[in-house]
Formats: sequence, C-alpha cells, structure tokens
Amino acid sequence: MPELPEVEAYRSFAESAALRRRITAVEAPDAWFLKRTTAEELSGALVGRRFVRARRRGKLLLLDTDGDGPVLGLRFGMTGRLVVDGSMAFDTLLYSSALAKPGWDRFALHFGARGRLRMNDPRRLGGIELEPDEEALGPDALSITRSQLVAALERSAAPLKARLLDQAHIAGVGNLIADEALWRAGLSPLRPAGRLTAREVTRLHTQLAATLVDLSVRGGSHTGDLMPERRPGGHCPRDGRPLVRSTVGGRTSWWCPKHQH
DNA sequence: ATTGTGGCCTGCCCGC
DNA sequence: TGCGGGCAGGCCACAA
Repeated sequence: MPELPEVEAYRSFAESAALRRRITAVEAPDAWFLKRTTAEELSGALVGRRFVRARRRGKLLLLDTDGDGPVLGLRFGMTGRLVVDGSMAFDTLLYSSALAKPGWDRFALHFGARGRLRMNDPRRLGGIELEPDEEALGPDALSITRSQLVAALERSAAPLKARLLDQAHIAGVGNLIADEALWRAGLSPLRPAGRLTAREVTRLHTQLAATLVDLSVRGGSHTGDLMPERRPGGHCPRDGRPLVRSTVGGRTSWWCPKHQH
C-alpha cells in the first residue's frame, strides 16, 4: 500500500533513473488507468520530451517535463509499483503479489529501444493524469509545520483519524501510518479533530514526523511497531492490552484502549 | 463548505 | 480439488 514512504522512494528512484531521457513512445493499454486523459493526448504531450524533475506531494508523484511541457501525475493506489528498466524501488509490497506480472503493466513510457518506465498495478487502483491539481492537496505530511497541522485540524468535528486521512487537508497519510502515528502519540482515532489540546497537537506533530521518518528508514509503511499486532487477537506492543478494532473514516482501524485517549 | 457512505478494482486466503 | 465470500484501501462520486 504505497503511502508517503513508498511514494517518496519511487520519487527518489525516478529522479535517479528516469530524468533527462527522451520519451519515444507512450504505451497505455488500459484506458481505465488514464484519468481525464487519453493515450492520444498523452502521446502528443510527452513524446519527444524529457523529464527534468521528480517531485512528490503526499502520495502523488509528479514528473516535470522540459520546455513548456506538461506535468505528469502518477497515483499508485494501494498496489501500484514503479518499474524503470526492469528495476523496482521496492521488491515487496504488502497486499500485493511480490511478482510484478507483465499482465499487470497498466502504463509505460519508452526511452528509446530498451529503456522503459512502467507502472505495474495488479488491482488497477492507481492512475495517470496530465497536469494534476496539486493545490487540491493539503501540505505534505513529511514537511507539515505545527501551525499547518493546527490549521488542518481546527474547527473540524470529524474523527481525528478521518481528518488525518483527508488528503485535501494533510497529504500523504494513509491508513497504516495513521494508526501508527496515533498509537505513538497516544491519541484515540475517534477524538474530534478540532478538540485536541495544544499539548496533544504538539505530540501528534512530533509523532507523525517520527513515524514517517522511521518507516521510511525501515523500508515502508508496513514496518511500524503496531503493524504486527494489527490483526485479530493482537495486543498493544506498549502495554499488552488487547487492541480494539473498528471502522473509522471508512477504514479498518486498530488502537489501544488503555493508552490512546 | 463538511461529513459519511458505498463502489470501484483484483488477488489472496479461508472455510467448506 | 474448486468455489464463494470476505477482505485489503486509495480515491472518487454522491448524498444530506
């Protein structure tokens, strides 16, 4: 499930492997995968150009093209992988087969005869977009400031976790990282987002940043301390209490009833 | 605008 | 051995 750490790895990989190469062809066999665009439009917009920069905002990977070319936006959904010249940024992805079967290639750009950038996505939940609306996303979770976090939470009656998952307010937090950060911060996912104390906001800000850095270093959003216990019968790794499971913000959520309030 | 719900997509895993 | 159901979740459309 690509969350922020995975997409950041894809960005870094694209930056090292896909820039300054001439795009010679667009291969878009799956029209479903193209959002608000077509194979013809993509071909006309991209062939002959080169990527000059790889950026990321939340879970959206952005590839800038040279000249007055467009921005290409890549979304990975839950199972999407980035493959360049046969190499993947991550070899394994939870909830996704370890194999990147060729039949799951949904989109590719050719760099001459041999080079290729591919998106391999078994479940087709990702997609490709030209000129995505970057401003529709909130500040990136990795660099969000405390005051930006306050702004994202204040006056919201939604459950805290639902707000954290709302990409329009904070970009990049997915289900696993939300559970991990709330567990570390000792905050219940059910707390009304706008009712945190100043001290609690500070704790959340600190622990969200620590979670993102930790999981990136460890190798992905499924490497959190809570993760192994995020299952029926699981216990809090901190104090041993049976974890509670319920749906919050439309997502399966696990948290500790003892230390998360 | 806010908040909640359901559906999309498909592979995998479990129980029968 | 095959089959059906449930589940995973990022994102979007839609409702109130």
